[in-house]
Amino acid sequence: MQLYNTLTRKKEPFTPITPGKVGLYACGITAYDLCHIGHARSAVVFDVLVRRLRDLGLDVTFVRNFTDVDDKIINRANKDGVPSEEIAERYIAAFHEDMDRLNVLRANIEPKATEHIPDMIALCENLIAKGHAYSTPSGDVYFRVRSFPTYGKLSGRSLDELLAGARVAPGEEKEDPLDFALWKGAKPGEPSWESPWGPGRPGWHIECSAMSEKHLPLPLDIHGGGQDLIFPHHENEIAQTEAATGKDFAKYWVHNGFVQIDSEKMSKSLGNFKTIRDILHSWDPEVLRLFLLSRHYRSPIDFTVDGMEEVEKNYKRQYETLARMVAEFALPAPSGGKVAPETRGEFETLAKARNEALDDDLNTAAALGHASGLFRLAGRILDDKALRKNAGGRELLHDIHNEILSLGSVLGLWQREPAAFLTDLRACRIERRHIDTTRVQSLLDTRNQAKAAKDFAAADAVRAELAALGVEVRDTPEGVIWDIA
RNA sequence: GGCGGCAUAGCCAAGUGGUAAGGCAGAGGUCUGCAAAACCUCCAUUCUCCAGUUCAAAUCUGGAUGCCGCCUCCA
Repeated sequence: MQLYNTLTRKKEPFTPITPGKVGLYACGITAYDLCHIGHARSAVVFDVLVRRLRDLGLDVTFVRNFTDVDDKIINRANKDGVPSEEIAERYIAAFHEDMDRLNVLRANIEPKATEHIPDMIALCENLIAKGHAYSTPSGDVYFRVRSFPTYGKLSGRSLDELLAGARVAPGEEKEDPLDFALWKGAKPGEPSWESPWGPGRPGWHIECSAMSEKHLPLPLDIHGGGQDLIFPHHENEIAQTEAATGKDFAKYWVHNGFVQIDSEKMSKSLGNFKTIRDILHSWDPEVLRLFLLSRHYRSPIDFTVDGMEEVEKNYKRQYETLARMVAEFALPAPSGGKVAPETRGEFETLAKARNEALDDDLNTAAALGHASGLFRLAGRILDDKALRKNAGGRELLHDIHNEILSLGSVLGLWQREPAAFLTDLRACRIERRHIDTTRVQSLLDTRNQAKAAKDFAAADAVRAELAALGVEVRDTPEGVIWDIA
């Protein structure tokens, strides 16, 4: 497996520090609002990474934290007039609901910041003792950035560059504008914990340093998150942990790219924020998942309705092929016969290529391309009378089916019973297109009568009417069916 | 201003030195009362532009143009 390492700015072969074991820490959410599609992408990317590493036989311990004490949570709590614990609890539950729908596996350990306050205090004390941090009269603790010589190594910035953008907020008693808060003295009405510096609460960055060290051995094999976390969050985590422990913090840093909406940066001020729930109201969760995996994880991805429809169309056809395969397997197995070695070879090539793609910096877009090849090959066998009556053809079809499900278990796709999936997808599309099924049925009845009377002109007229409603009629040996165009 | 990224067909998108995956749309065909679906075939002599390195470049180097991100909370 090759992974792009933000720290070294290149792809490197991934080698676990302890053979056979992987410690992976990904920054989770700050629980103050519903998750948006950007959270979905990050979660899906790391979900696929974890699944692939496990697929390769590695024992992965995946830790994803919850930040449940933070300015934004406090603001929200004040606004809603409820305790901040309640806000955090509410949105952690919402996170789990959304992620379950997206088929994102739970992390092995999901620590909460408020459960690790003593660890954070100890870390602050350690940093103060080593001269890397200092407390102020008002009860804050700051990290002394200039005491950590390699500060800036992850984001690739020098202290001078950073200084240009650094600001000191009113009331902050920093020695240097670059210094950042480890611990914040409590203001009235805020949740607080007792500490050597008086009542207060942890800064954001210290939480991840404390929780990662608590639950995983250092250095971590992989630390991940969204690209926006590189600076300052991950840079600060490195400074805290390495200054305190003298150990390297993480060997590989993996960062996913952003999601844009209609080519614009997603932001609350632009009013184009899309929550996962908004999207799943109109789209099937697996379609969203496929969409998110259809571009390389480090590239930005642009969420558009057209893009989703394109992906949905493709995914529907794939599940239909799966349904045809399942139906075929219910038929008696043919005996005798072999498939051409080239056909077999086509399958072997695709199977190998998809594995290479996944292991080349998690190239899911390429892997999906090879999956398309598998589906086309399956469709070809199903459409070929000779191959269907051929024992070798049936065997190959089984192999393709297994290969698709195996790839799907890594990508989190194609795992459902095809008929059930297609039923759900159909309902989803009917609702999105506002199709009146009663009217469709009555038009179909009219058309069937016309057809029975061999009045094809009338039947075609009704079909045109249905087409205008966005409905496609299909005459099959099993009867008339309809679909959303 | 500083740092970084990207530019591949009508659209989306893989491909980091060996001669352009895949998807959507489109065209033709098989099938069909006609369609649809499915399957088959076709659809970039070319990778923003210019110059260079090389036997060989979408891929490396230099330059130009355009777009984007970060530098402040953010996945």
